[in-house]
Amino acid sequence: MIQDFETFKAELSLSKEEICRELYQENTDKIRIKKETTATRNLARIIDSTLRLANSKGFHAMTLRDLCSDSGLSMGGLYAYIRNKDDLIHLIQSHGFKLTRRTVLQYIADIRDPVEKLSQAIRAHVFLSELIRPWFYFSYMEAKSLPPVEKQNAVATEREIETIFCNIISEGIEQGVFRQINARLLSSLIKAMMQDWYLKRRKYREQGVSVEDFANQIRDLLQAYLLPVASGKLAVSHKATSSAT
Amino acid sequence: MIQDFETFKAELSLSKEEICRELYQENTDKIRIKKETTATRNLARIIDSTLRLANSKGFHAMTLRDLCSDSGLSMGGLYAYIRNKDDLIHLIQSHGFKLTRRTVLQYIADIRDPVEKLSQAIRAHVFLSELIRPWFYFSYMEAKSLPPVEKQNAVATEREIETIFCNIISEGIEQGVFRQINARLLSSLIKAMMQDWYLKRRKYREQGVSVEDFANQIRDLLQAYLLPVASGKLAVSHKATSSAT
DNA sequence: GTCTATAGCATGATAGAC
DNA sequence: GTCTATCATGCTATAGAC
Repeated sequence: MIQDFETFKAELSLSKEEICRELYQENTDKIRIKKETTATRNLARIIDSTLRLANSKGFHAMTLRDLCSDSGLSMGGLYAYIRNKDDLIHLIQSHGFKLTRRTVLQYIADIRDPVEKLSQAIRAHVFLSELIRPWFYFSYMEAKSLPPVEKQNAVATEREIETIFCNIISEGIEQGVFRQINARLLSSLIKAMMQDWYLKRRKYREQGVSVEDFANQIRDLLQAYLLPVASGKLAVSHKATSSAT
Repeated sequence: MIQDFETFKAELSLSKEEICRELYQENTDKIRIKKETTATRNLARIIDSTLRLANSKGFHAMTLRDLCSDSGLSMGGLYAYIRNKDDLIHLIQSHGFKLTRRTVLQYIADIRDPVEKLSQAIRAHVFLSELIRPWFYFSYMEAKSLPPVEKQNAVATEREIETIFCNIISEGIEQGVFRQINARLLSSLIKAMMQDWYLKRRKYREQGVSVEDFANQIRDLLQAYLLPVASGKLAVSHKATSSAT
């Protein structure tokens, strides 16, 4: 059960080092370095630089020389960690997907009420995307650069995330808590809105919108639409947290 | 006043040739070719190929050799139309922005009712993005590749589009037609949803969602949220066109 | 107005010293 | 385990024939 963003962050405790250690262990076959501590440290630098450079100028526009001078490694050194440039994409994407699915499912596991379940799923997704935003941004923008097999996998995973939301809504409809609407289409729109948080975060920052405001806004919008006329609308009104500009 | 998509398409009558002719006239200083008919014809081929290649593999991953063999021109021939590779980005982006603003403003010009005005603005934007989808997709994905000055311009234009929606909502609030909510934040979410149509159109196609279904779904979602409890919800219900899955 | 041929250069990748 | 030096490739861009 997620309270606020800071609690979520503390609970999950996802340090860069921690992520990269997991990442190393999943890729020991591709990485030539045997000592875990040095491998993790350098991997963290490589990925950090890749995300910064690729997210600002695009992955293809980033040269490996750029990457080396930013991360502090030499060309030779870098190639102890990757087989070729495209390996970098896979390295970053694969882990993000697993983490997202795991996190969202974990936070909605033992919630029954559809209204609350939907709200929690949104919070889990939006909060996680805030926590490792460069990862999300990169995965989204460089999906087209993936080799065909992995691209298919990426599309499938994305659909899976969307299905989680679709199921929550469908259950709500079956239970008579939500109105009868197109659950699949609405899930797609939910995903589109959530994505905007990591694709255009600067904009929201300038508007003074916090990550919690953002999640709440999506929740309120959905509840107004999903809950039936009589009971719903009133229940929403006193819960709504957004204010007029 | 927009009826259905087909009528919209016919009214606007935006052929590729037509767009490229306008584009030629706006860039006579950069293009070395003097005869309008040949220039327009070749420009159409160049842009067509650029959009296809860049949208599938990314602009930087596309080489000018790719572009030449796809468009049928030679390297030398191509350089009569552009100064360098980056010129292509500008060429494509600049025109799309103008077209979007012009179209949306045109279709909401003489509508008073905020509910209807919002609905029409959404339709105009979504329908236009359907009509010249490759343009929209390209502009979105390659925005980061723009030189700083033009990048700033792109961000400003996008904000302008969003402001159109913000103003419609604000007016609705002032008139007491809409509830008091954060108009700016909601506009951003509207934009996020509309964007998804051209970023992930394949997905919607697979779901069997038409461009009209899509625009209607956004409209219904917004009306449920914006209209006040008593009168609003009922008015929406009989208008809603979406169905359960 | 369009082509072929080529200059000039930066890139991804590797070999081998330390 | 990391570095420097170097290779081969393929890129953007141009010069000059037709």
